[in-house]
Amino acid sequence: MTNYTIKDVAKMANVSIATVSLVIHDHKRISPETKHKVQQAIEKLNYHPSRSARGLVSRKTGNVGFILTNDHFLRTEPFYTQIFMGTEFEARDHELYVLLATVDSDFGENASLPRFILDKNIDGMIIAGKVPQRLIDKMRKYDLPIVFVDYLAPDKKNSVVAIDNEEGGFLATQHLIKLGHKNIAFIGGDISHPSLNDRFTGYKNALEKAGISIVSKYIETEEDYPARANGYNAARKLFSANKNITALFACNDAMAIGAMQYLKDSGKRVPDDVSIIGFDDVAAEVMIDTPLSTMRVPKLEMGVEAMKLISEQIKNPGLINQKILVPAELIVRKSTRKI
Amino acid sequence: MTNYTIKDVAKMANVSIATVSLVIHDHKRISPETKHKVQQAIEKLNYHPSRSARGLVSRKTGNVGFILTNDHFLRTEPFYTQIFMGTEFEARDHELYVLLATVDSDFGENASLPRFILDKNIDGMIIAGKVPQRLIDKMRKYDLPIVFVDYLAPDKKNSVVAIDNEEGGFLATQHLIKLGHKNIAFIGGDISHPSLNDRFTGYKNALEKAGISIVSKYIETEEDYPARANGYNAARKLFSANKNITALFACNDAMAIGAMQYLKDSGKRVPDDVSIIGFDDVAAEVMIDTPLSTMRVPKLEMGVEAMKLISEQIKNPGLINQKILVPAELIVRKSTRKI
DNA sequence: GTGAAAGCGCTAACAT
DNA sequence: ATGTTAGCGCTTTCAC
Repeated sequence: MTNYTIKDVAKMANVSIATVSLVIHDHKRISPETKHKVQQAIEKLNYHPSRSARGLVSRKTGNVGFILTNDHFLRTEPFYTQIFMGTEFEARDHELYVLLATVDSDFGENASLPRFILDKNIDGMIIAGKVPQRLIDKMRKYDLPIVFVDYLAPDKKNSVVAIDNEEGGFLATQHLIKLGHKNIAFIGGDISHPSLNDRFTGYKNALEKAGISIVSKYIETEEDYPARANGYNAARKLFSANKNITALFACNDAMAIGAMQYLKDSGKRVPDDVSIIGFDDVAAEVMIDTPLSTMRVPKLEMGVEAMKLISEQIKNPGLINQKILVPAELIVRKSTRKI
Repeated sequence: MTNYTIKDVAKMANVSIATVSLVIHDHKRISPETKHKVQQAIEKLNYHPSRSARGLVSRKTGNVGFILTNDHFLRTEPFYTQIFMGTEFEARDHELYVLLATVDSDFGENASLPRFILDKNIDGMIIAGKVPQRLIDKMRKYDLPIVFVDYLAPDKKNSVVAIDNEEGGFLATQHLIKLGHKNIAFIGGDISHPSLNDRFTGYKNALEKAGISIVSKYIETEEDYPARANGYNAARKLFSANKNITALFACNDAMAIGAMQYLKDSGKRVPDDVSIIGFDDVAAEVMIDTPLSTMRVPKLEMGVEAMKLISEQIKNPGLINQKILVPAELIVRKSTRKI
């Protein structure tokens, strides 16, 4: 378990350290034999180049920052943790490490940036989920590559990996329509959030396309955060004021779960009395008796794509901004049924 | 936002780079005036020492690994994420960074270790929660300092930050006893897990001390994992076979929530018909109507303590193993009441 | 109390 | 196709 250096490898392979370095970087003009010899030595010694030494020369840290609000990190549903795992997974192929930092959801006037930025201990960063504009403004002052996931600053000035929320909202609503539902409600929290707003747009488009009129009484978007308790409350408002709703599209699974709980508590059965569909697919384990139909979001893949983007941008800072849209997929479980 | 080096600071302060270095490390034989001058320059330039350069000399990476199973990371309740945040928080004071890695819950015969170990990119590691023994054995081959949190390898050969689970289980059960309950059930998953087993022991001790006999029919510990679905199942077994149980101590909040759902579904009211207490305090947001009484575990603080321990051990590798026991605190909410 | 200089492990430009 | 060497930014003796 000793730590060997490039010198040890060079000695063992009877070449210079420069040659070893070239082999490591897969340089073209290295003879196959030399390459082989060196690789053998590397393997035998279990040699791993020192990241510090490399970093010193290349002026790179080999680290990528992953930033999200503590709200998002601590949410009961593991949405962003999955995305994080995707970045971490993909990071291997790029020989990068991911440093995770959370920031306060209300990033105050003089809140400080994640330490790895001030410390200059990253080469680029991935920002996951909606974060305060104030934070974004501050971060952009450091000229580090930035990639957004599941959110994009309104000026759209960075690369982003996003869900096709509008299409997803359309498909979810269409699913309910195909099951014969006409009185289809929508609940959403923080509708100013672009993702949730797009899902809402998809809902309206689907109704419109099916020739079903949009009824404002069936729409409840006043909650400020798409969490369970708010789903519960939204459902209460909705169902205590409207008796003929037969289906509900919740902007995410958390709100869908809250709504289901309300319906149960108020003596309604899902899906017998009301069909419910969510979005995100994070609730698999949560509802024991009535598994939730939902729109599956490829969370791991989103992380993977984000890591690919940031890695490219680190290598090639002049890169133009890219947008990757990933589709959401309809998953039919037990919470929706034919009317 | 340019990157200044120690030379720039030296030049600005009219001293040598050695002096700057000494000031940074708060060396005693530096005159107050020089110290001041240098600090001024550092501030003015917003100078941060290069971690790579430092690492190269000191043969340290400045990184600490945080390892847990993906099961634990992705669990619906943010228990280990809180601990992680604690380590990250405390890491600032030690100028360390935390690298998070998950391993498969069933760490197979030839599964590979977290990359930062093979890469030698950490100075020490924190292992959170129960992990496979095979993983521990493999990791110990690298002679890196190890600190456990919320688990300890059976041979107890490392430092650990643990909850006083036995005392916690005792207090939880005592709470129910004080409310007048006599027929008190216990549900647990994976009772071979030391933490859960200790909670169980606390339960038994409390009953014994109160002169209440331990009824094996009231104990359901056959589930293999302390998750909601298993709490639901355990409650079903328990309550369909026993009509006179008036209180339930669940080994953790997840199982308590599952049990509450079962009771609701089967027409029983909490706490009117059955009092329930959990453990961990991770369910604050989850139960809307009946907030769960529980034993609060200081998760953030546990992370903080773990980081302190590992930091000490990195600086002083000869350190003897330490054990830090943190108490769990009774939190009475709405799910328990006087009989 | 402060400075000069060696050297940590690596990359890359330049020689050969 | 391979080797020599300067130098990245810092810490740490050793001089003075």
